[in-house]
Amino acid sequence: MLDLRYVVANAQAVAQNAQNRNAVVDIDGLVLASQARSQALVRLEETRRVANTVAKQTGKPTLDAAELFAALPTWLASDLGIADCSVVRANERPWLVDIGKKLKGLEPDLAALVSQLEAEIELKARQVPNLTHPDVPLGASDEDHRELRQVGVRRDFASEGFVPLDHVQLAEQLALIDFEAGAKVAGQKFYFLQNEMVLLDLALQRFTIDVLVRRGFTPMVTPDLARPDILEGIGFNPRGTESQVYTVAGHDLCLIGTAEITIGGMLADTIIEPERLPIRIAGISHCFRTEAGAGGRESRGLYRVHQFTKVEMFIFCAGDLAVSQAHHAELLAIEEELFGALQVPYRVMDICAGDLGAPAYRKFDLEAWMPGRGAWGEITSTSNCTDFQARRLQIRYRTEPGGKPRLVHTLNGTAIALSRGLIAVLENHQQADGSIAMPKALLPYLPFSVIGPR
RNA sequence: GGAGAGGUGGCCGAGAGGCUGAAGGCGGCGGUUUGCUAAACCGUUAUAGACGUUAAACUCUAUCAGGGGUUCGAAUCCCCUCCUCUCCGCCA
Repeated sequence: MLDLRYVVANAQAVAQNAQNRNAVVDIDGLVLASQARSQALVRLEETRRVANTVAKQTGKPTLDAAELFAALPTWLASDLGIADCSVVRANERPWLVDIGKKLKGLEPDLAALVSQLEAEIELKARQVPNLTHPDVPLGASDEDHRELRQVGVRRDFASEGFVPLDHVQLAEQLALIDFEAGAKVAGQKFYFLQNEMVLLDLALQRFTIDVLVRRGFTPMVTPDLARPDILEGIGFNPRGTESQVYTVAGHDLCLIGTAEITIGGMLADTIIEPERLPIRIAGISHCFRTEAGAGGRESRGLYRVHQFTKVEMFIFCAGDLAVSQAHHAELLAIEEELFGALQVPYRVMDICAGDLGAPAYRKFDLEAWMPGRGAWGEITSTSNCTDFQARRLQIRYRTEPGGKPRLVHTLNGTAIALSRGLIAVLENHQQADGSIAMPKALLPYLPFSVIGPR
């Protein structure tokens, strides 16, 4: 969520930014509602103030008639039928109780108006996406991402004398994944990992966690479920047909789509002591995605599944662009380090404005070369969300003891997703005989150096 | 899942219809004293919002888990929800 005051003061720019980002917003309506709310709120507060004064006066009279009359705004005095000071009975209990009752009668309508306007503001404000880094390329499709660099060498399978298989074929040959059993027990796009694949999965997690702990991240295993308001704070939409998240029937809970949700939510409504910043967390969780409307292309095998395990990096840092951008660069560097160590060729993409989603100020994806389909495929994503998530979740810190709390910046990044990361390793390390050589970096975590051939 | 006990400021902990944004203590901050440290003493110390201002101050509204109710007036009385703890059950 953006700061409402900022939106009102910069309506034009915010509307333009939303348009660049492919977001449908009603900034004019937001500004109008915000002004109407201010007006209504002033009336409500004046009414309450007078009601409080009268209630106190009823218990223990301290004001004379003139003072009491002076406390009345003129619009309220006429509503109450008090034309002038002479009708005020500052020491008569029944009169005061009567006025108190009348005031009480006025409040519900005023309060209803305010909360109606607030609901409208909330609804409209929620649709407004974060601001955008000036270097982010414009555009709305995958073609509009800017390729920053390619790293690693794509193997020349022709000169090695064989045609590479995709991970589904490899897994089939080597009995590493059982998609049929997954479909039987849970439906399409569920699967069982089996045999060496399980150890590879765990090895990748351990390897990743070791790298992150060395980098100063605190390892965590998070809940796999979270409350809807936490999802919303992070920027997910738990309801509606296009929702990417599962909700649990009979409980006010959702299956998380990423540990970003639980880790970000962990510090909701918290004021963090400044010496604790930055807080860097490496969270392991399962991720659940309905993949609503994602049929067809690019969904073969493990590429687009309803459940996978992920090691997620998350950072809470000082609410300062220079600081969060430095962390963002590091998250990207870590992702590159990991896939470099796994000997997977990749390219780095600067994601275009129309594809950023609501919370990200800037987003970099790593796309791995996937020989099985002869194409690049997204394997990680790291976003700087600046204060967008922190504002809704109220995650703050103090710059100095006793100082005013400020919103933190939050960042997240995939360290490794044990779906697409597995694809990248299998397909890039396959050998002519159908076996798969394990990357050197994983050997300390594995009781074998090659899977197959069988 | 069953039974009980609770949820008050950064923390501990009083408070039992109006004088309570909330005693007292701890912690924090500022100061006095002091060779230094400590101690002692004095002062100060919540969040959000409105108004206003160059900015502030002042003032006002809301907040004692959350929501609703009773009342002129609720931390205090009533109802609902959530959460925590203890015991039992079940289970990894």
